[in-house]
Amino acid sequence: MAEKLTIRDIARLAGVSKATVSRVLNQKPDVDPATRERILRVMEEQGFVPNIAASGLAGGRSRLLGALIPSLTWPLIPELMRGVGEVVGATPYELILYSINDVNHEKDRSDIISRIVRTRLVSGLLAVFPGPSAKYLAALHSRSFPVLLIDDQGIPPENTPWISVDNRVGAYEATRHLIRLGHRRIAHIQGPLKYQVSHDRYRGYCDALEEAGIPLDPALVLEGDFMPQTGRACANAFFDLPPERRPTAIFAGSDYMAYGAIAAAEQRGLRVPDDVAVVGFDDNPSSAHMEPPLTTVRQPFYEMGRRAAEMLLAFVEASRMMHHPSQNGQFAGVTPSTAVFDPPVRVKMPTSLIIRASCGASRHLHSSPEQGGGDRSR
Amino acid sequence: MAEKLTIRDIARLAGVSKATVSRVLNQKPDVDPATRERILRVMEEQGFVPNIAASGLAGGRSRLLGALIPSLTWPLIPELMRGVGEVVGATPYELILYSINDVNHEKDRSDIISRIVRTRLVSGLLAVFPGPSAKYLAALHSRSFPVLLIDDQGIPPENTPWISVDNRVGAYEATRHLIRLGHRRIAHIQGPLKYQVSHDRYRGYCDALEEAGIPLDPALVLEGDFMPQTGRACANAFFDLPPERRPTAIFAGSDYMAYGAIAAAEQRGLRVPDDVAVVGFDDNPSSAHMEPPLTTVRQPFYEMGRRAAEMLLAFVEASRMMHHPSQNGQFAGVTPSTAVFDPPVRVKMPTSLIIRASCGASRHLHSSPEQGGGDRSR
DNA sequence: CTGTTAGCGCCTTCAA
DNA sequence: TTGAAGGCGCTAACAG
Repeated sequence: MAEKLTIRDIARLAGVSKATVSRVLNQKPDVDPATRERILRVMEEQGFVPNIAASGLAGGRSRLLGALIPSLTWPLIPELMRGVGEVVGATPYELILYSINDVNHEKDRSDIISRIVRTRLVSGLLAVFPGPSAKYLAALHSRSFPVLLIDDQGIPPENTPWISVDNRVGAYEATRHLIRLGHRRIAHIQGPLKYQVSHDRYRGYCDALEEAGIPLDPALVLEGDFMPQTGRACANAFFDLPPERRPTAIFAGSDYMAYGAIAAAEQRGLRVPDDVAVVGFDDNPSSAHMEPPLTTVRQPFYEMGRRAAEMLLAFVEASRMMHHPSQNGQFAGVTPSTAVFDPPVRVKMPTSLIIRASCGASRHLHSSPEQGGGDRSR
Repeated sequence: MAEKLTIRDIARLAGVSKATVSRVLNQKPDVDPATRERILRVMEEQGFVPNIAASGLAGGRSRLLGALIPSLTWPLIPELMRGVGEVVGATPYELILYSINDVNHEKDRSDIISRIVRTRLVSGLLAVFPGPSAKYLAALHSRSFPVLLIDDQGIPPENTPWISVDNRVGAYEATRHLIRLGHRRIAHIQGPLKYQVSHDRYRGYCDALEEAGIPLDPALVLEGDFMPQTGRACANAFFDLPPERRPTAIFAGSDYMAYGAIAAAEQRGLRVPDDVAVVGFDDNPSSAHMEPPLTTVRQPFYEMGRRAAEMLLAFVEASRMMHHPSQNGQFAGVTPSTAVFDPPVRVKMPTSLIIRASCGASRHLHSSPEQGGGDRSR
């Protein structure tokens, strides 16, 4: 079952040279159909699987993709990786996980990145929330190493291909929903202001208020850190305001902070959503199971993962073809489109408002029909 | 920065042969200390990183470890992988993720496994909850391919190295805790009976009852499927019992089912923990943030991940040495211990009871302190 | 269309 | 203790 089978064996059994076997392996077009058929049959019979390391070495490229991710314990990363894994799993590529560990997002990962590149193990790199490392990745990209960023820090340099979420529109829709429900005093708990997302969501919040002619009350905007504790603290600060200035609704910049806000409300005997409506941002898996279930802005992480993997694969294949124009082999699932090549390649994914009980209205259905921007490829 | 640097370059710069550089790289003892020093310095200066694919090819082994995991979206898998990643990250090994996708745990993964092995990419395999695939992995192990199972399905065949959790004791302690709080009518929501864990936890529950001389009431034991919905359904069934038979406490076989039970209680106006105490099993990250925070049996997944990675690494290194007894090189973090070699190599990790509010007693302390879940939301 | 010939970068005998 | 030479399994020119 695990006998050591090489191309040489297949070649012998099929009565051809190793080179020919290699050709069919790599989907080269110039092989006699009958011969190809025979070789494929032998490979099938013998259960031959090529040595991916050897082929990478010889070909000067590998069929490994690297994923640089901050931490699997951030609630949405697994969702994202599920999307990535599904796409990659349908191709002959494999996925390598890098630096699953560091808690500290600020840490400069240039050392890891340069190590990855030098090791020449992977032929493309997917970086999730690279933070300060983005500049190194951009440098890689400018040296035409395939890189794809999933980012929330604003425009990465060097036209690096990049996928993000339309936070501003998402926040706008969430706030607008609350306004439509009749709320006029809507508080916002921001994420840390060092993250671009926090500003984007804040701007979306402002957009909706402005559209409705509601003046912005600075007392109703506080900065949290995405975690439940600060959500609780900020909510308490809101509840401590004099009655006429107190918010009737809270839009939290993350689901976790919304959890904290709900806890704070319950502790004071305020009922959600009757006394105060709460909306989050993220749609963590557990948010549907809260009591009450949390209305929130869903980030399409699974879809982002799929999209990211597809794009990266396209880049890798395209860069293969640039080095070896002869081979136009394509395999199932990877169709290198030339379109994705015109930089800048940027995708902004639309969020969707998930309406549950915590906002006090399951009646206004429908979320974001409008798509995020029109500068897409494909 | 990413110039193509090979052993040849280092050799030239250090004024030695490629062979010598290679010896230094592989920590061979028979190199002149001064020479070794010089070579190391050059490598450092140049930022040399060996090509892992080539060395795998030439050496007949690789420095890649495979991880076969069911789904990253199961709440505890990321925790586990964090442990694995930390250990592997501290070594020259890299981690490859396989089959992140399939939802269907029943699916036979022999195809994937055999593909992994034949591809010869990885030199060891870590399988998380392999289910029916365990027998293929055991076959691999018996052919002396390093394999490590993290399992909950009972004894795997062939003495395959294996890590699991002591579910019976965990369940026993949870139930005993409820008994000590004065409960006599304690219900249990089982996991699916097709899983061994469900039986183990049930037995632990029975152990505690028996120890306390409380007769088992079959009406207080129902089978769920680990998810919140069945937790809710089972709890409702309990609450529908005549008052004198109704439970005052519920021990759920998973946190998710406990969530459902709490929701069911609240829906009926029963207060947790005052009217009914609830204890879960798992300690999902979100369980600390529930209202009320959930008392639960923590499974030490992070630690299991670390332990698993360490053991697998030890096996891989040991099997290297069996094939190449000459090289006794060890690198930082991997110390092949001969002890781990006597089969059967099995580790049963202890659980710990995390006491929060949902059981109605934060006074009986000990076990681990409250943990806020160190994750972030973006 | 197919076989032959060189390596890819590294490891490992075998001599020296 | 070190160098030279051969080869890991596969790919990529080049002929034919």
